[in-house]
Amino acid sequence: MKKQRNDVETFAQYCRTHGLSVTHQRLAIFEALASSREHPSAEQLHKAVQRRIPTLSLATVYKNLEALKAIGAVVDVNPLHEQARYESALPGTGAGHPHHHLVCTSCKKVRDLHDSELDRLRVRDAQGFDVRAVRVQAEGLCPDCQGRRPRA
Amino acid sequence: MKKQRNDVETFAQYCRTHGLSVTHQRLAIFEALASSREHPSAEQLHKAVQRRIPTLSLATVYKNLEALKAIGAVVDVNPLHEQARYESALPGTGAGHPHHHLVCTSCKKVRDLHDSELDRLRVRDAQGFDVRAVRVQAEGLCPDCQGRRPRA
DNA sequence: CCTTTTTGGAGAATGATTCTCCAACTCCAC
DNA sequence: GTGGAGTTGGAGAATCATTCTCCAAAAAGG
Repeated sequence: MKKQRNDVETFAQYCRTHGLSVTHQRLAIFEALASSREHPSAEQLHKAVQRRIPTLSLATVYKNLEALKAIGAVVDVNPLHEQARYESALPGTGAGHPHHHLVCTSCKKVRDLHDSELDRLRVRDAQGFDVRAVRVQAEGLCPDCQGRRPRA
Repeated sequence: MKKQRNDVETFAQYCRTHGLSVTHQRLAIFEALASSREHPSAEQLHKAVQRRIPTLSLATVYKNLEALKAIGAVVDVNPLHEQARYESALPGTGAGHPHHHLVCTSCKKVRDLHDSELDRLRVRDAQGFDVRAVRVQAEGLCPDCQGRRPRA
């Protein structure tokens, strides 16, 4: 498929432009990610790529995902995955009624966001999912982090 | 404050109704959570409660949060915090342009959700945040998980 | 090709979370 | 308010995801 080859070249170019070498491990990891509809974890990618490169180590997968995130070729789906974060669900406290979140991508602070307009959202193409809740997550820099350098 | 005492009773009732004993550790953990605007992590709660109960162990905090989640008194802000999940950000692949996610709360599957209406969302009360992205996360059960028992 | 720089692999280290085991505590019926 | 059954808490080990260290191998750029 010419399309495939083209994507590979695009990726290789992108890496070189951003100062990363293009190794076949890195390429294979990216291809596995780009061709998946699954939003895979590092471990799933590791398993997938091992079919082609049996010696690939899991640490290499992590190192590459980190490097590719740094140049913007990859993003992680979830800015809050390092630690579990909780809220009360009893009436009158915290998540007593549906609400949304403001998340600081730098310091990971989370604030509640109340907006009746957002509460009215409905999902059209639910792809067979039985949707129980629709939550909006607005990501950006909190007031405390805006003055500081972008990466923290 | 009568309000405070009232909340305590509500919580105690809720626990008993759902078959959990009401220990002062459990109560203190819930109070710390309900009175926080921070969406704290287990470790933050542990630190906060230790001011009142210096011998409280971190494992106890986790056990209680788990128990309270099981009866619905607590929710975690993020259904995807166990493992990092990635997607490609290069044009034509994955996150090439803004989109949203369907998340299965049971098997943690993630599907892309494309909806131009959702893309138009704006946040009103940003509370000083410099909002860079607004993503919608629709949570529910995927087709594969709907037939099975609710808890997995 | 040859040198410089970046990368990969192996396994140890780290951080978050869970489990095990036993003593202490809550609950509920008297 | 007492007693016993069942639940919970604490300490530390165990587990899981992720990161780091160190050296050999591979890529970049002449």
